[in-house]
Amino acid sequence: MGKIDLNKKQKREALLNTAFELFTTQGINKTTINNIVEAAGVAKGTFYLYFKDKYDIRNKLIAHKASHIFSIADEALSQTGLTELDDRIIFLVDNIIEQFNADKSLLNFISKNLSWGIFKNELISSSDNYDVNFYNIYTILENSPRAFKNPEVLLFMIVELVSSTCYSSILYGEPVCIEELKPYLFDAIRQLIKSQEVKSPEAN
Amino acid sequence: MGKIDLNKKQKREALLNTAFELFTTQGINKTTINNIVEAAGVAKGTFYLYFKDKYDIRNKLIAHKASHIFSIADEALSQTGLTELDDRIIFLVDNIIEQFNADKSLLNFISKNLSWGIFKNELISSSDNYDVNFYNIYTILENSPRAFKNPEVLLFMIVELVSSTCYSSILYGEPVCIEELKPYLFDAIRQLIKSQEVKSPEAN
Amino acid sequence: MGKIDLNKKQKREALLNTAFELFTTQGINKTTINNIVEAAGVAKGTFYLYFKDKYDIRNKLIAHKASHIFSIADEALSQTGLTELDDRIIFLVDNIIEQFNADKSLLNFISKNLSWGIFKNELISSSDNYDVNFYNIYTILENSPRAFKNPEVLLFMIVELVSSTCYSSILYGEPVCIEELKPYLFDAIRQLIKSQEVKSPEAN
Amino acid sequence: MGKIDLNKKQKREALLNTAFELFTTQGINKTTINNIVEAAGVAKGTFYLYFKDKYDIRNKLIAHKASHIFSIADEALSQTGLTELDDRIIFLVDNIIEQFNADKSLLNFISKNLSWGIFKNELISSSDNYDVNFYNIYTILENSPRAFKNPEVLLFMIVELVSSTCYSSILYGEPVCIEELKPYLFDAIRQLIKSQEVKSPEAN
DNA sequence: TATGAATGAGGGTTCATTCAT
DNA sequence: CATGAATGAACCCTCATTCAT
Repeated sequence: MGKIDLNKKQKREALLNTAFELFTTQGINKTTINNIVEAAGVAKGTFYLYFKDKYDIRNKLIAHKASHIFSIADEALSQTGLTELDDRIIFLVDNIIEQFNADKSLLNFISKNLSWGIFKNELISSSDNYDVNFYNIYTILENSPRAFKNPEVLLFMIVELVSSTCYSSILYGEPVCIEELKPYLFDAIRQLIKSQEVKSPEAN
Repeated sequence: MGKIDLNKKQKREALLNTAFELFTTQGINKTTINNIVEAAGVAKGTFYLYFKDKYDIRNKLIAHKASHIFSIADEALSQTGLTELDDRIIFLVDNIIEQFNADKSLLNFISKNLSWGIFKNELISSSDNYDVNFYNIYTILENSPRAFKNPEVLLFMIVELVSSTCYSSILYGEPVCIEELKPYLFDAIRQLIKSQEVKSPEAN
Repeated sequence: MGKIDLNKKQKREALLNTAFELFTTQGINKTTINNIVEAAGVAKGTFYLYFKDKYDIRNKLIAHKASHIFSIADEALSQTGLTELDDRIIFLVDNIIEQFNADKSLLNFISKNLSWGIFKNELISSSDNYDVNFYNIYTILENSPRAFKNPEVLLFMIVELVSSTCYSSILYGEPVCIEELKPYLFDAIRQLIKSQEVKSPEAN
Repeated sequence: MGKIDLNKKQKREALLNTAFELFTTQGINKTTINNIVEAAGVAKGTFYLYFKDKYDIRNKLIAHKASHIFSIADEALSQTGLTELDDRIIFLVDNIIEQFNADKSLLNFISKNLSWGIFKNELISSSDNYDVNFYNIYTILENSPRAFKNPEVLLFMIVELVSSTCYSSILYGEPVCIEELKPYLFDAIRQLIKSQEVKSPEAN
């Protein structure tokens, strides 16, 4: 039985890996289920045993990959002794930027398809055990002694600003390359944080 | 001859309008050229007299619609007596947000498909006379007595921050609805501007 | 499993037979894949499981039919006691002419499409087991005690002379009907053979 | 009026020349009427003022070109002092072979489409004034002091033998190149002629 | 559980032909 | 005579999905 279960897992993994490979190299629309099963070495019908359709496997991949990236950045952060909130967030952002910079097709795939909604749904409904719970990132804000008007909105704005500017900058060098963009971006993040900070009572 | 040219213009308009209607209601992938010509009341072959394929008409629509939106906001701005740079930019952003808020399918269509690159290309290569040259917006920054480290990057960051946060907020109410988001967003914009400001000599 | 394979073979056969029927009655250009699958009673996609396109099935048909015709003639020849080379070749030619005469659409189909090249390629690359290897015909020349300057060229000239004159004569009665043509043609063949004969030493 | 007629003739010529160019370079099936009128610089409707369809213009071209080739060979023959029938025919054949050898696309075009029937019909029904009446070639046989059982069949066999063997040899080098084929072919022609010769009374 | 042959609706595109100008 | 915009049937081919094995 363990053997069968192993085999099952392998088939599923093969499909996921192959689909990712094809999605990133030729795009989702141009990738057919035929392509996927052929490259994965399984029969066509088998695909439907594990996934509802192309978009189902896409969503699962996005959540999986995004989670993995956060996990790496998080792990790296814990190796540093950084304590200041600004520094910690900028460290995370920088780490993630570099991951995407090193694997542009991954950025292309995730950014084109990731939406706040898909991501949440998949993380929550998924039976996979993701490496890290993305929401741990909230704890970074919460554990800080500083207080913010609306932490979730702050986080949301940072995430959106970073992801959309980096998409253009890393993939197309527009309007400037990523290295040129970074200082402005990091400055902007610090200002965003400041703009939402609430002076705590004991600061008096 | 004028009659023929008029007829041609009407056919083209009919196709553009119909395509937009279908793209926004059922999405681009689900919209077929069959759907478009049927709804527009022209023959299938006629489509190919005016557009290369589905993506050609999409690109032309995006540039057309985006230009129109800027034009409206720009016009409204000129009716105000606003002189401060921050106020002027936030007025534009607010106006555009409200346009999208009033026509969510338009936001969906543009945001999913607009990229810095497509937009530039279509505006430049197009033979259409757009209502307003988008690059006029640069003049708002340039005409201000204040100076910035990198005006294009500043503009880019504002545009990306606004468009990506509003996309999620207006369409899905995530993480908060647009009315709730606005104050944070406008604050953030002011901080972004300040973060890039270069103190001019006479300020001493 | 044998059941599935049998079914596959039947589908393929049905497509081949139907295509031949349509090609010969209405011509290749006028025959659409739609026509073929409809008449064969299979789905359109099924066609593409077995053949690349219309020209693929055509080539396979030509080789198949041509091979079949040779096979019949060859078999008939072996039933005779003919030993003289001239007589043997003319017997083959006559038998083939009569086959074509009895099935004019077959002649039309093959002659319009057969070329030395296609025929060779298909016979060689095909996985089908043809009834007879066409090149056996060379052995008729080689096994003869008589010697020729260039047996392949001789064979080639005979084949081309026969096929092109018979095409016109059988199908259009031009310039004379086949029965009238035959004596001249057979005479001509004997002369062709004689014109290439090399007197062997022992003939002295 | 003369001017208009001239203009008409020019349009027709332009269409014929362009069609020939396209037919020989990309084949008849792949050539569209659009291609033809575009390259000829006339409107689409104009095509239908001069020709019924693609096959109409093809037939007219074939007769035109074939006639031209015969005319050149005939003219060259008259420059020689050849008197023997065999020599005269072989001279013609050789000349024509060389013309085709020098313009292989012409050979491809004519051989693929020429049939005894089309040729006859077009020559007879055409309003064009062809350079030479193809049937003059009969006079070569008739003017010879030698007598043949069936001159038309003899001519027919020679023509078919030459055209079909040369098609394969010149275009594909199969089974041998044209230079290698020639001696065998010329020998064969002489034998064909001999095989039909009727000894004239005075030969007794 | 796994297969893969079969399906067939529907995709985008072409192009001969017409006809109002 | 000449035009060329418009037509729309028909083309080939793809591919997500099913289901008997």
